[in-house]
Amino acid sequence: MSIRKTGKIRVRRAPEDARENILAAAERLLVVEGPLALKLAEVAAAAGVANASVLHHFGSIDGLHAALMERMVRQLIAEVLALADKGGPTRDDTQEAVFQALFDVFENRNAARLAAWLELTGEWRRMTHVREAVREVVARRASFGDVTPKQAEDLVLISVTLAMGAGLFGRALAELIGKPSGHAREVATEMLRVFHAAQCEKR
Amino acid sequence: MSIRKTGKIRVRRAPEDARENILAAAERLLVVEGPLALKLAEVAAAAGVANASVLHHFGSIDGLHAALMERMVRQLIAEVLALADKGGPTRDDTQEAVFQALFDVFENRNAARLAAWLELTGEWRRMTHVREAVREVVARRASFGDVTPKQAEDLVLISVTLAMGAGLFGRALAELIGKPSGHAREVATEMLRVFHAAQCEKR
DNA sequence: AGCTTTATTGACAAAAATGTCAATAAGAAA
DNA sequence: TTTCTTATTGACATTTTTGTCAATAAAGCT
Repeated sequence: MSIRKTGKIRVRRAPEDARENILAAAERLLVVEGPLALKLAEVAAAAGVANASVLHHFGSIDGLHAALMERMVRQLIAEVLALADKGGPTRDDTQEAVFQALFDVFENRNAARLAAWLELTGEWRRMTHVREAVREVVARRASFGDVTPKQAEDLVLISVTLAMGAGLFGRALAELIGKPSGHAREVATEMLRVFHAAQCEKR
Repeated sequence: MSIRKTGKIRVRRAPEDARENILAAAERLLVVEGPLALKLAEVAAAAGVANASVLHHFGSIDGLHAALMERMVRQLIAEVLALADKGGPTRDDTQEAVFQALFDVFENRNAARLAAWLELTGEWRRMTHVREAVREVVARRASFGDVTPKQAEDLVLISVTLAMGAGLFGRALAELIGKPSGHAREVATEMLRVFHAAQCEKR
């Protein structure tokens, strides 16, 4: 056993490492157990530290929530942009890559649950970098030139909306009608393809 | 003022009325303040009764939650089915009416927030009547005959997914790119129309 | 009227969650 | 080594939220 009764051993981390350790544990909790599991005691236990340590680094439970939101939003944005950059040679390939990136992030990484939580609590409006990131995505999309700028805006808007909806409700709804869990995503991407094609024609 | 100090006047309701009063207040709270506001004290205050009364009728705060979920899901299903029945003369009109019904319910009535809450807490799987209702919707849709049964299933799946996504995230995302709040819904319905048309062609 | 049932409630108890603080110890610097 | 900073922690205090209970009173019944 590695339990000591008398000799007191503590893991002492650099402040950033300590914060990272706690935030990673909190993120795991959020994704697996849902937002209700984000209690002080649960987060501390998951991170392997004392309650007081969490408060030391984040000030309060709300501070932890805010830090977690910020971290996850940053990861999310970075991931979408990175995946979008790895588009194929043609425009259609690139568009397809962006769609897949969106669904990967929102469905597989469970970012949709975070987004829903942010929307329900209404706390996300403070994060200005979200606004900037969205602007960047729209600008990139519009630069392709296969659709008008207005169409590009609509495409981004509807892609993200659909990816979030599918990421949050897709599995449950698919199960509900007896389809495999990935079915909602398939139909969603198909619909986006059709819509994009129609946009290109109508331009 | 209508405050009495000595004479004790109580409102005594029939059990169903009392439950209804409390549930209505709770629903108002959920929609306006979000799921975090569903505390015993807040619900009781909103309903104008004592905390103990809420517990008397629902046993516990979890009992209240469950009853609220059930009630809202029932209302939601009834509303969608009723609106879907009021379809226009042609098939396209009927389809359009169903789309509008979905978006009305999920966006305007804020049912999307409830759905998100149910998904995050994972409590909705117990409600079997949801499964039955979805089956009924699919059956109705398939009976139109303008698409194959498989396509009908996909259409229901994707319509609901999109309506929920738009209802929950639409306003925020539209604002984020500087569009009017109803824009997400417009684009969403347009995309559904395009997809439906493509389905009919491909049949 | 009196009697019965039970919805209602205030006061209180219990539990859960958050936050405080002084003491400790790990690591860096002197 | 000694000193200093501060991350860490257990014990405790505070706040919030939930749940209990006996007394009250509103409505139906005889």
